[in-house]
Amino acid sequence: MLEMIRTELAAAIGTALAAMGVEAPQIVVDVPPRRPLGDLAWAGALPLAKTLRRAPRAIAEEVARRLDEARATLPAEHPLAMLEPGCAVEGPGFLNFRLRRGAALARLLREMRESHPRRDERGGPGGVAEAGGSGGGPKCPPKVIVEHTNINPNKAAHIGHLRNAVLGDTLVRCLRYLGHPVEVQDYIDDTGVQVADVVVGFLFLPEERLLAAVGAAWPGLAPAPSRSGVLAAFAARAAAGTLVSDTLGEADLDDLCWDLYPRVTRWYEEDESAAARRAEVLHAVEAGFPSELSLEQAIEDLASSDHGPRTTDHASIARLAAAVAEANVRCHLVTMGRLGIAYDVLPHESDILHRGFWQRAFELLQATGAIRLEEDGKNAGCWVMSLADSPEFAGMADADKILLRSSGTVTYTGKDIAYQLWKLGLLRDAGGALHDFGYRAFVRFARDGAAGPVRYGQGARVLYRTASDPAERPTGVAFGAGGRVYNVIDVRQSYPQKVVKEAIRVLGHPEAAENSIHFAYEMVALTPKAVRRLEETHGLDFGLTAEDMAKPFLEMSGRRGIGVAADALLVTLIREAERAIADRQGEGPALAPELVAARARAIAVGALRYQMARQGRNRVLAFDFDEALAFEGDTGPYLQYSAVRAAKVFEKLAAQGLAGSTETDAGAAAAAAVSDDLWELAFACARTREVVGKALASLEFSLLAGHTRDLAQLFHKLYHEHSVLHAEDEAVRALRRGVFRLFGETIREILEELLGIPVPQEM
RNA sequence: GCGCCGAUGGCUCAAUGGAUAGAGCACCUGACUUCGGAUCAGGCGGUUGGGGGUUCGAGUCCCUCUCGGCGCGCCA
Repeated sequence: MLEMIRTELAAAIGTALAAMGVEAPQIVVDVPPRRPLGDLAWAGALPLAKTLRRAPRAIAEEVARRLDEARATLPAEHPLAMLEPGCAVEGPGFLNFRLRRGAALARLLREMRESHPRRDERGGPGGVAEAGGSGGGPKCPPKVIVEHTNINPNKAAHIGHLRNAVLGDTLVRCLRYLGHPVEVQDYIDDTGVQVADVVVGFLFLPEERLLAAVGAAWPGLAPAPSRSGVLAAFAARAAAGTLVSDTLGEADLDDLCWDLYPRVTRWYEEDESAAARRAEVLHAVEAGFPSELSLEQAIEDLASSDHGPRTTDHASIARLAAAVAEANVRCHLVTMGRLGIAYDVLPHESDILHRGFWQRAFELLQATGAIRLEEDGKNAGCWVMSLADSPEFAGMADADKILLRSSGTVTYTGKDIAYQLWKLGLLRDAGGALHDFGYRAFVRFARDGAAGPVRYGQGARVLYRTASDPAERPTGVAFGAGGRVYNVIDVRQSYPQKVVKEAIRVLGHPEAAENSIHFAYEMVALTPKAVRRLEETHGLDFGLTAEDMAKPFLEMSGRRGIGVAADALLVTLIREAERAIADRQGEGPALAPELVAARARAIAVGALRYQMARQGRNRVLAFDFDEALAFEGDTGPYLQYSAVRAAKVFEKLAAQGLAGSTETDAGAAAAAAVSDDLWELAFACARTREVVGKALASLEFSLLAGHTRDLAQLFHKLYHEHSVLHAEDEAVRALRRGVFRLFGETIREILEELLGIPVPQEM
């Protein structure tokens, strides 16, 4: 409603200005900072003062006069009839308008009713993109691809990954809210050194070190723990599906790897011969394995050759690496699923390699002359892309980026260019056909409600993964070829992301380059206090210097094992939430444990997601336990509590037969004089779409978070001052109830659909 | 060296170039025989890092300086 009025008002101001002989470039109707000033405002008279050589107030007054005349003839159903007649010129020349509160509130309530039942799961059925998003009706906007999470599948997710996934997921939710079809991709780097390092750990790390890492996660390996025993256990667990656990707090493979990985990197530092193992495994992983090679077979091969550092079968190593990566991916899915974060497709780097994406991209780059083979100099023998002509890269000492090494292998950036081309639908074979992956179902999943946890294993929706054989393609499945692509990656990757964008541009796709958006955000680090707490609770010593500990924050490091694992944080949050619930429970019968657990989970997710959303994206998030565990003040639970309270009011009303209906409230509102405080909340609710639009335009979800907190604050205040149940009379009750109804629906929609924060029944 | 980002009350953070810079935490004083106190009311606390400039208007844009962080690989 609000958007339509603003559009019409801007048009009317434009008409008035035109009649005054003024061609205003762009008319912006905004909202005054404080409601007493009005609901809508036009500040355009101020900049016009100079060109017109008239006082800004005089300009505003003339516009006001002409507007009044024009509006006098409008039909009653015109959007501008929703404004109070007349307008005020205030301050240096602001033109302020007021809405007819009662009528506007009635309209908001009726629109709210029309939009129900809620559109659930906008953005394609079951994760299957529909015909590249180009089908559908004429007004169907092009498909947007959002890539986020992208965790190396070699260890558990940490809080840095949480920031990525929460920002990415919030982006997805906001896009869908505004009607964009969205495809969510989680890129899996299953062939990189990080996976190789963990595999080195299983195969070549000195046995006692391996056993030390495995012991914590997999107790009961005895009686005679050994490397081959570990491998056998891995195979057994893979077969039984117990490398991954749905139970929060149970040690998964990713937790085992979290411990194993730093031991491997330490071994590299201590033992020079380890480097050869690393290279060998990496090479094996990149080469892949025949599809008929089973994990059992591979592990049997590997275990039988377990006599110290000896070269084993490369295909078997690759097969093990694939299993390690896959299990880690499944762990990550479960972790993110707990926060209500789901995906449509998992593009795998191994498939990019084996499907020849780089080969095709290389041909395209050569054909357009975007890259050249360096004959001599320090980059001799490499294919490089010159960045010298691009203003983005002006002033760089070395403006050439190597895409193909002299060894003939492709760099990370090279692969990324190929992948980005595919995402944009620009990776095409000579004949013009899309150069595409194959696909196969990875796992089924379901979720309850917009913010409920994502449960894997069964359900109506299917998460797909890529395959290297393009013939492998379930019917109706198509991914990639987006009209716009957001890559959610932390700011440290800005340089390669710019190179990718530049490559798209020089390949002759300037619009596509503009639609390749790097959603950059600052890293998550740890406060020294948080690091100390980690050392204490885990009995570790990260070996940090006094100088390190004096810094404002410390970078996490998977290699050194410094970090807060996502699941561990969630466990702590849930425990704290349970304690808070118990504290507030007072006397009376104890709650059922499942009930407490469900509420605590919702509160934990709310606290976590809100903390990630409320902070501006280009500010380092220095993680602190006390801050993360706060449930009062500017926190997720504060917002959840407002939604729970609003729902409670309606429960009580219903119990006394006073619930009314949207229609009775709308009718009452239309006839009522709406007080300032009630109006302030109603008007704020009406601004939600505008705020989502701004958040999306600036990629700043702090705007949405702030808006939500404003709503909750206004509500809590009203809640204290104006009882609905004990209202003086029915008219007053209906009006308050109408505003609370609007708030209740709005806050629930924002929390569950946009911020992914579940609203519990009770807290 | 070049580039990007940050600096806002004691602390953590907000604020499409607009009107009186907002929250929370901490501290102090208050509020339930009425819809749940994870709440609310009030108080304390600011020359928005320094200096120039543009503008009718600057926390926001430009220049410069200081401090802090991060990038600038034939790593991924």
